[in-house]
Amino acid sequence: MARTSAPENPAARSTGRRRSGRPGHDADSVLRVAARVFNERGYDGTSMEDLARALGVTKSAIYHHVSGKTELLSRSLDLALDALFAVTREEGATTGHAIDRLEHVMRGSVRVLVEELPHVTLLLRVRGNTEVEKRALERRRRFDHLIADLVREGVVDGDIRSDVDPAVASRLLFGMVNSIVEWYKPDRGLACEEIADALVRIAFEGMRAPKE
Amino acid sequence: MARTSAPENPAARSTGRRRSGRPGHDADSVLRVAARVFNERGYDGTSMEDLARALGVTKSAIYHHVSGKTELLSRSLDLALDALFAVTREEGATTGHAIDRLEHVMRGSVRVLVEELPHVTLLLRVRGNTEVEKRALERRRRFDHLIADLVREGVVDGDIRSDVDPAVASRLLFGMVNSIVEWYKPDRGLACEEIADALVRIAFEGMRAPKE
DNA sequence: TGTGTTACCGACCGTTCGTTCAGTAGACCG
DNA sequence: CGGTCTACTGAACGAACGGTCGGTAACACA
Repeated sequence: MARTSAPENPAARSTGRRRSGRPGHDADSVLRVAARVFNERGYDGTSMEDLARALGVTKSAIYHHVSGKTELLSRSLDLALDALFAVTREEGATTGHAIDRLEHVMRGSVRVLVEELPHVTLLLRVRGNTEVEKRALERRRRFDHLIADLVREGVVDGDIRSDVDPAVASRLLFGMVNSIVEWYKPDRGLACEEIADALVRIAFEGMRAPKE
Repeated sequence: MARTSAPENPAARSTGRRRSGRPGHDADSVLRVAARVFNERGYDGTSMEDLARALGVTKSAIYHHVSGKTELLSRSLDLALDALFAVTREEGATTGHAIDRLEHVMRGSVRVLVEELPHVTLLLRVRGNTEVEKRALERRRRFDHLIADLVREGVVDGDIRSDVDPAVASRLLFGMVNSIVEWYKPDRGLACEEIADALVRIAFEGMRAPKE
């Protein structure tokens, strides 16, 4: 099993100007790499040794930046959830018809999903094995409820078809959204908006060709 | 962490009449329980100790039935993939208009997914860490290609809208199908057909209420 | 040159992992 | 009863795991 690949360049600091002290990774760059590797091998399937290799340091160096593997998971999941909930607080998600708010949240979710791909991917794979994971699942469940409520409202408004259970519909809907993490490749391929367009079109109008 | 739960009853043999020898688990009942536990905790997150507890035996007993953890994964993944490919060979999936064949495969996939829930769930979570997982991913990719081809044919027939990329559409479509494993509970809740109906309706006609 | 600050190494610890093996236990049949 | 079949136990193995610790390396600024 060749687990080797080029180590991350620590010089690519996320924010602004240099700090004092020896150059290298900081907590943020470690988190970014960790999330990526967690996705490639799964959280449980990733050893601290794997992370160290990807970072180009020894594993003991990781503990200089974070308290342990659990904190890396926790911070990654919080980051994803914070971004998703931020969408639900945007103006387009709080004012207007339910169906339009739903579309706004869908497009916003696609955006978050693409921008924070590794973190959201990790979130969608959580099984609830530990306390950290259980907490994340609980927050995610609250997000899902917001969506289900929007669909219910849309049905009441007469904008969303009433012949499917809103709970099932909202789950299928975001099953479609979330599935993007399974195949989206940031570098090559479609841009965020194109995917969102295709998604919204299929979700609302369906795959069948419109009658002429 | 309380990892304890009632052990599986070995007496509930899957097939037919009793065999000779001491009663207990056999290879199939071990596989069934293993797939369930792999889903609850993730494959990498499940230890042989966890499996043994769920089976109500010591972990060394497991090696009487299977060669190791890898074989359990391998057999589970093959079982899921065999069932999915079987759908694509059914008559409804090989004759008729592409859009109807697509619907047949979608409904069949939902059926397989519900009937073999633990195995399919496991398949959808595979990351490709080992050779066994890589092989399963390869087979799954072939299945996905079949779907994409059906969508492309449907577009050529004029039955499926041409304003979305067939590759993206087919991925979103089966993202929706596959998301069912995330929330479907076999005991309580909807039956297999109801879900398939809702799925097909949303996928082909969309969520928006039809104009009257 | 020296001081503060940040980043890292290498050896090591206790635990848990998947796996092995020699021996034992229970049901059926004669 | 003995023979045969299948299912299981308990102790142990080496490897890999997450994590700790004392010491060191490289920068900025003075």
